[in-house]
Amino acid sequence: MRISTWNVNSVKQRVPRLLPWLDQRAPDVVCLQELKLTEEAFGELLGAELEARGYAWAALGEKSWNGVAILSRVGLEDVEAGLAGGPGFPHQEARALAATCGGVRVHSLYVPNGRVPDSDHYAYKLEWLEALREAIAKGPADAVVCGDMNIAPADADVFDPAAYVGHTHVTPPERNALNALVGLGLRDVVRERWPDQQVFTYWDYRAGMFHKNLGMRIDLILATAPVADRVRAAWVDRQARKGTGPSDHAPVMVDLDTAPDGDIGPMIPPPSAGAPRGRAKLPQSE
DNA sequence: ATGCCTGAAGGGTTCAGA
Repeated sequence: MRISTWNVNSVKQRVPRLLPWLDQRAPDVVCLQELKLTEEAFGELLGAELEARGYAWAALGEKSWNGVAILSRVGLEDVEAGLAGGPGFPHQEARALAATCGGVRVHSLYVPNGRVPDSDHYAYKLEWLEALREAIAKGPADAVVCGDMNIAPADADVFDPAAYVGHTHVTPPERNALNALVGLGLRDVVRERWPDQQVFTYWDYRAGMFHKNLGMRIDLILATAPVADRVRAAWVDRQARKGTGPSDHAPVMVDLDTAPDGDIGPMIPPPSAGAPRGRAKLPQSE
């Protein structure tokens, strides 16, 4: 089972990249963030395209900002929108969505940015992370916490730690909040796979940051032990950050082996005969 | 120059992102 997470920075703008990527990478489960539209608009925009590819989907959106979704072709059950008891700014934003896919509880998350340390938004970020920890603590033993965490777990996860001193994403309270979540027994499967390599998932659009590989690793897949033990590959799909019209984030990908009991979830019928089947090409520039 | 791109809202520019 292939699980991925991708902050698409406006799904409407990203359709020309998202659909070919689905065809080429063939993920079984996709967590999306920063839809920047309502779930109704998401359905109008992509529902038919997703269903033609065999994906069930759930979305939690709002106009203009935020928005998360889960796509799955290995079942999509017990969908839960939002964080129970979580804070708002001031209203509860569209930042959390969970569903059970192929026997795994999947969370698609867009953690608040924080903006400036010690700001109201920063306090909101920390409160939100605590509410997330409480929600995950209640969850089943087989779970993945996927998304844009807006925290670089360690100095190795930013291109220049000195440049980030005093900025969000690297402050001790943010990292402590992430560690409290990880302390529930989650494992950062990409870092486990690439313990010493420089791995980034986000590069600023400006100043050729991607081309110079000056980025951050803030998009994570955290897995409980039973799921982490099944990981056979974990990587960042940098190809999706190249070319024309990319998001500023790249997808994070994990391949899981079959569960020990061999049950990867309900059988899903294949796409209907008339559905698009092509393997569109990603842009080949750079 | 220190918000260098990009996206969204909605109004002729501003905010947000990380």
